[in-house]
Amino acid sequence: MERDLPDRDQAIPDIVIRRLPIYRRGLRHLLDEGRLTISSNDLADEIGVTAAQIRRDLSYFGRFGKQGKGYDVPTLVDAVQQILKIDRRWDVALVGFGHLGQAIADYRGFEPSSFRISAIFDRSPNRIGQVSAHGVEVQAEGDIATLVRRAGIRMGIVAVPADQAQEVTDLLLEGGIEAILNYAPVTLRVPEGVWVREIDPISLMQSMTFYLDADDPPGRSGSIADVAGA
Amino acid sequence: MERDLPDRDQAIPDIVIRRLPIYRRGLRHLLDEGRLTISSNDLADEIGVTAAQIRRDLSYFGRFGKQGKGYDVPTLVDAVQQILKIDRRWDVALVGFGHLGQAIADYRGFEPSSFRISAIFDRSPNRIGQVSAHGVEVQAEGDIATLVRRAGIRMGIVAVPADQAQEVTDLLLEGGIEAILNYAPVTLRVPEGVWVREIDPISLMQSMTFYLDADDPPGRSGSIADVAGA
DNA sequence: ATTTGTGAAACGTTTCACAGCG
DNA sequence: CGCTGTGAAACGTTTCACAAAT
Repeated sequence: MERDLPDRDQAIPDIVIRRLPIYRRGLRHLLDEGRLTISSNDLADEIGVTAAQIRRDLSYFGRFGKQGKGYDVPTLVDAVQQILKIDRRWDVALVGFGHLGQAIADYRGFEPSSFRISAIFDRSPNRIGQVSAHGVEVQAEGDIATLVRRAGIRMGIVAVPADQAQEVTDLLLEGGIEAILNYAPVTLRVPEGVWVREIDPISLMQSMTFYLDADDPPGRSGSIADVAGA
Repeated sequence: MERDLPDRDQAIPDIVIRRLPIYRRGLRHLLDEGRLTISSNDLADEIGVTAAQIRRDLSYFGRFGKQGKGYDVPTLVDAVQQILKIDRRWDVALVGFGHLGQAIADYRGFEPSSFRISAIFDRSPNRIGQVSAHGVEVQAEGDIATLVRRAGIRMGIVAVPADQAQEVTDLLLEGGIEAILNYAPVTLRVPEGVWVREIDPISLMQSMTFYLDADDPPGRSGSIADVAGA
């Protein structure tokens, strides 16, 4: 086991790990187009990063390329999936079955991925007992810890209002959850060793308006700046 | 104008800009709790970053604190909002009115923010003419460029299937869009000067499974580690 | 002729640590 | 005294550039 891995004890930067899913995405797209082999340069074009970065990132995990040739696409896809451990199924617990939670539960993007929402929880009595589009019944929030532990679920999605997010997180943690995807706009407190990633569209949008010049809403009569020249 | 700003021509790192919305979030939470003043240390605790980072980040924009005292919360909130230009309203065009698009259109998180979805587009004839929960009528995808330009909309949200994402992006760009929030799992190609941020839950989840040990689904019979350990 | 994998350099970001101010 | 703002150091990440492989 663990053959060929460079420098066994060197920690792999999280930023590299975060890029691997993007590489996988690009590689699968290429596969769909029938591409069987690709150079770091062409892959870089596809994905929007530099070739050196791809080569460096992959070098943390082994040697996947052939000089003069590039990478074998199917092999590399498999390798990346193995590294990310998405070559198996992961059951996920969703907490919150409001507008957002329902959209997540129905999301068709999960099917082709390795994730499956296998438990749904909510606190509202009239949502408990409802069934998602994929046939999962909504259960009581109070049962999170017990049911998550019993089912061996290790990843959770928090999709409740901000003021309830920490509460349900604590329940998930009690159930032994090790990774959380957080849709609530608050910083969750979790113990060491538990992973949290955030999805916050508003924050992303706010970080873009910074770059938009104060006044040049492209008017119906063309850009004033263009006309004025300066 | 532009008084007090340190080193007028020093570029501000994007990573700093991305953190400002998180600072704002934390500060507003503190305000809601009636907190009127706060030190970088306490704010750091609230937000989950280091105090030095907060001080360094803010120093890019001016001097907002008082030695020995800390920051005035209302003043700092206002300052951050001004910096991000979210002290005004931004109209946003949403493309895609499927499950995801509808959830975004209905999302209650927009209301208290500075963003308003003021136009919605879809290509499906039976979705065109539908009206969102906030009363916005779905229009034909073919009209994106014209209508976006006419309304002076500068930010767009892409919520269509991956294989249509680049097409609708090109239409948005034709309409003069300068910033895009992309929910489709593809890397969008945009010209220099146009901003894109991605939301990709699957990629985030895949970047967490990497860290989960291959086998320790917490079994139904309690944690062996707990029993054996102490 | 191409393209990888990787030392070494360049560049970017965070943290330290403290002078100086309130 | 407490706390900010910030040089300087430490640390992390990306890019350069080329020897080696085919």
